[in-house]
Amino acid sequence: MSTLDETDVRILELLVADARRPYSDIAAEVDLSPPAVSARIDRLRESGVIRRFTVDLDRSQLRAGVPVLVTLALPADVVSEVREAVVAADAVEHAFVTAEGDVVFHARFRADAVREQLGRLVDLSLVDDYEVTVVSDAEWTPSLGGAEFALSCAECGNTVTSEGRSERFDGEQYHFCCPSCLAQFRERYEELEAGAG
Amino acid sequence: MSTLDETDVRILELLVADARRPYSDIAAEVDLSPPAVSARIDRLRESGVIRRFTVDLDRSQLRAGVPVLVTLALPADVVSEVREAVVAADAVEHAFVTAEGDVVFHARFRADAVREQLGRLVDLSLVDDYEVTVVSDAEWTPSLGGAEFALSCAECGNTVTSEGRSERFDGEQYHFCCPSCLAQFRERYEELEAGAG
DNA sequence: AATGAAAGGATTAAGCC
DNA sequence: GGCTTAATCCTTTCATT
Repeated sequence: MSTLDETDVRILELLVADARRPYSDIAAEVDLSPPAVSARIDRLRESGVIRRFTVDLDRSQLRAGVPVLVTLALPADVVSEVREAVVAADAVEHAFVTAEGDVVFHARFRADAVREQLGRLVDLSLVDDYEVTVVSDAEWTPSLGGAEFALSCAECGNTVTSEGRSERFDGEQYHFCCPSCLAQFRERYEELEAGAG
Repeated sequence: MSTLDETDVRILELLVADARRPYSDIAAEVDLSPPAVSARIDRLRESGVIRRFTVDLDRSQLRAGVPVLVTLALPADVVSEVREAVVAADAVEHAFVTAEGDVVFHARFRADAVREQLGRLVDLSLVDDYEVTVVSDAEWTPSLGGAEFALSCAECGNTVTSEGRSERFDGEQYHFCCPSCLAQFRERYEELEAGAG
């Protein structure tokens, strides 16, 4: 397991705050040379920790439509198909799949054609039930407090060392400091999944 | 209101895809010089359309906990207070307020303390009802909504939809939500011109 | 908004621990 | 392996038109 050190975490924090900050600036902050920072950032990109450099936009100023939150209740066999369609849609900004198999997404629709646009995005005949609510406020909060940023055990919160284990649950990677935390997490996760609600 | 033209929108799309892309690259894409691109981006930042340059991180590799989607049903008088608390919380990544006054947020909680962490984040005595579901997949897909990009009516400020009209006055393109706004704008524009000339 | 010159960053390559 | 320094190359900014 390639674990992030303190310097990686500080670099990430600086990039979250301003992704166009010069590498030479960052280098000065973390007491490294610019090439060393560049190499670390390359590694963070390759390992997938950094997905992309992007901009956070105030979409309310773009007036691209009404922001809505849509919940789709779906039969299990169409979840991934619907998820794909939703994620691919231009109007969709965030999409979540819950453990129950609901697909929840945040999108912008034209006020005069919400229903029509939804229908174009998803085959509504596949959907058991759906709900659309207008969102009056949406915020993305990428800034984080330092301690929470380190690679920590999903079960107990301790720092994960090279002795740690990783395992994938529902397509997502989790990290654990020891095998017993992994075992306990697995048990609890399955409980949570079964009894959600 | 200074309205965004097509070039601004294309610049934004390019930045959303890669915020560290050289301005000279962007300039070539939109047929402008690098200084012109730089000036436009400065304007977009000052006007608040661009909130910040940042990185999209795969937080599953960084932070302890299970991703959950929480819906809080709230009395109207505590919505903004709860919203503040939720947005300020470290574990919260996205927060939405619906028109009904529900607060919906996406966060990461440690598996052994979901209820406890929720309780520390929100005063549950204020909450009418709440629901926590495990999220098995979350994706952020920033886009500008493709061709339906947002323009506001130069006359009334409303969103310009496909029913809208555009017209050039003195070499500059203006957009209108409806023919009557266009007519009114033209009348006023000509008055203004006559008075000046 | 373009141009060209000057300043400022990023990246490469070679060498060190 | 990961770091540094120095040189090169590229990008951005500024003054001018």
